[in-house]
Amino acid sequence: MSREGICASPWSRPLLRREGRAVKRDAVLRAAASLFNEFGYHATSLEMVAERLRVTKPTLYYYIQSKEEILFECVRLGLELLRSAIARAAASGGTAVDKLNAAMQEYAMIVTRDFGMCLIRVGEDPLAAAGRKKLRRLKAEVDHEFRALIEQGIAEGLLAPCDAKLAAFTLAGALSWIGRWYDPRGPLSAEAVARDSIVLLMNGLAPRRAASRSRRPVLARGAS
Amino acid sequence: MSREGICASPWSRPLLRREGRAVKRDAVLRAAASLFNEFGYHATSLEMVAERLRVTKPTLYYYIQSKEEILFECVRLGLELLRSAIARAAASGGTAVDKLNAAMQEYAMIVTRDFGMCLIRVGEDPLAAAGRKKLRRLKAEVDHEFRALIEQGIAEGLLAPCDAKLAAFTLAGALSWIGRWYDPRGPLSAEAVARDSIVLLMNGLAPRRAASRSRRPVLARGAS
DNA sequence: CCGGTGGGTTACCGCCGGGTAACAAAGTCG
DNA sequence: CGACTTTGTTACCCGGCGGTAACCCACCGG
Repeated sequence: MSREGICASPWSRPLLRREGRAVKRDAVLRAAASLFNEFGYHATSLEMVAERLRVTKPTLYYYIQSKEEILFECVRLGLELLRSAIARAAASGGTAVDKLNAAMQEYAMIVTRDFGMCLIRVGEDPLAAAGRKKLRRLKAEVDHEFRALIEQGIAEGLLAPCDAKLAAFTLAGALSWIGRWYDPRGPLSAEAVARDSIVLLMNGLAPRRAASRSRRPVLARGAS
Repeated sequence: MSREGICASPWSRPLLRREGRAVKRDAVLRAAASLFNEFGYHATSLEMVAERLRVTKPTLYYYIQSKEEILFECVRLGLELLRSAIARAAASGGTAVDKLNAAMQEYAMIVTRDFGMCLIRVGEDPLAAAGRKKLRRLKAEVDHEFRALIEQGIAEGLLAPCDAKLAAFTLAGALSWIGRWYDPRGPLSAEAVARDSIVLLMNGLAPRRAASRSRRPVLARGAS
């Protein structure tokens, strides 16, 4: 499981051609995802993808059927990463809050890498109705598993009672947004960003009374 | 200030042509923003924009210079809305927390409407370097004003001390994300979504001790 | 009545990008 | 060594879209 994004094309070594289709296909998807993330789906031409892999355009069609299929697979892989990460967290030991913390950490990390970032930055919107529908189903599954963790935490009394659906949207939104601005080449580590964001989301912006004694929690009902 | 999105084209009434260029230009921008939000920038053709306004494509060029200019203006307007909303909140009376609450509420509302949503869903990425740079500057200004409110709140002791920069990113991210999934035609009102999200962000997911007595705040340091 | 101007139309161009056809080289196997 | 399969290449097609040229017509002032 070497870091994504390094992306040395399997074609770069001119000979040594026994790498199996799967590896090359994966390289096509990863290169495309990276370019989609940088330029957007429609602004990325297949020739750009081919160029990055030091190959010509028709070669890509030996591994994929169409540009749409590329995006579909990228988003599907991103969702699959999220789904398995959440499932793994849910299956791990500890309280619901521990599980939720682990899931959020994983979530944030995934959206900073190729496929997860593609899921966030591009999404399924450019696809035709059929593929869009399948991916939305997957998305809904991910959302439900995430929501289930929250509900479990509330049931255990470890989380504040609230609308779990909206809470899941808000938390996932805050974490997803990391994928919009995070630059892996920047100074901040994804781990640290994830960790600090999660602390904020868990504890809120208003101060805890643990130390300060007398402030009441901010209610925010009177906004307007 | 009639609701955006209703979008009756100034051309729809075949006669009565004394509406001034500004109104029509604004209609072009708003129609384009709405389509960009639905289909994405590159997947939206100027003919689609023209069609929605019951006009032909070259007519658009009477009001705008290029497709790029349309997107630039849409994003700029979205940012301008955010900037003025935050500035207005900051200038209002009350504590820093009151101001922050007001600013967040406005923020969430704006990203559910045409220009604000365009800012979130499309952004400045498709533009050439020059325009992108200007918009990034504006974005940075908005971010700084938002961050200033947080720092002020911390200084007043009404907010928990934390890294204001990351907190601003996280809060703005959670609110921005609303613009990604919110559907104005759906059952939820934007106000309610905004209000509930803000309560969650302010108070956190972990329960406040006000009622429950003995739980310590979730620390989340031990994730993984 | 008439010419100019604002606001709009039809017809078109050129380019770019997704996708294909036909071929070439190289590895594999009898 | 030769035939077949795998893998990539060059050359091309074609449809769509951003953008433009040229024309049209309603209105308005004189």
